[in-house]
Amino acid sequence: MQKYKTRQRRVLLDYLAAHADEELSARQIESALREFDISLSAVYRNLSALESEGKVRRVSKSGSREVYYQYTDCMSCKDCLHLSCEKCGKTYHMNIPGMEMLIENLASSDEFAIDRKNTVLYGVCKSCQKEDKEKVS
Amino acid sequence: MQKYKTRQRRVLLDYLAAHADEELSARQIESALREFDISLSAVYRNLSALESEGKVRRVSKSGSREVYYQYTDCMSCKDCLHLSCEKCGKTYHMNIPGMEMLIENLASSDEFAIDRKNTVLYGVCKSCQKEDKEKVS
DNA sequence: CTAGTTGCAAAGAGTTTGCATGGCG
DNA sequence: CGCCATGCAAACTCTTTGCAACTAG
Repeated sequence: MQKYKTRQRRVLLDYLAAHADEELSARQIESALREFDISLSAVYRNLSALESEGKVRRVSKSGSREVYYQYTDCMSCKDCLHLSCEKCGKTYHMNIPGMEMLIENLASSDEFAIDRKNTVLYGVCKSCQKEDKEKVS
Repeated sequence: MQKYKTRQRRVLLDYLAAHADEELSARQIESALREFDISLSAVYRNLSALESEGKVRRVSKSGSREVYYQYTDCMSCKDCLHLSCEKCGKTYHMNIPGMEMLIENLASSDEFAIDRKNTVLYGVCKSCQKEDKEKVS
């Protein structure tokens, strides 16, 4: 798989990597890349390939029929948990000292081996919390 | 919404509650409840209602076009994180002393307010790890 | 030149919706 | 008895697939 480096492949990967903090639908990607002439099917086919290579993560958002994709193969994403904001949709890296230990403990006690690549903690990020407070007041 | 207590509604809720440790597709639910005569559309409509009431969580599994639903309104699920096994699909409650503290810290430092209801940690559970090891040897 | 990829359009699958009927309160 | 919910089937939308044309190596 992925034997040739086609123009479409390159453009898609570049775009995904540049938007690794967002969850994107196939249609969104195709629109964003319209100037580069990539067909929807090429987008779908490449996303599927990337998913089975483990370079892309698939999620469904509540209230939408579409499936969203996110690039997770960047260096800084390796072995690190993610936080995803339910309001703005942005993804953040989780840099908490205790977390690593916790996961290690879970794993070493053989209880549960966390799959960091597919695990995302959902919630509301700092700046969106601020907005909410302003609205209320 | 949800003004009448219909037979279908009751059967569906009972079934969901009894399988709160699984992620189920609409079709699976309809099949399991075939003897009770519930139409697929009733399943879909009620699941949607339950989702917007926050009693049901929606997830997409990689490699499947279907959407899966899980009942999350049971008492023991409140305010507790979940672990979901990628092999067997079962959901476990996360009972780790350190975890609570960690989430509290995250919240109190205003960094990120975790949404426990929609957050699921993925990985491989104890018994599935054991199976894997046996296969290899 | 050969085999992997793309685009297009058609097929497929899951989900949603309109409308007449049925049932809860 | 009035209004909400159900069932059925048609409509929709997102995704996949077949096939001929194209292109990277």
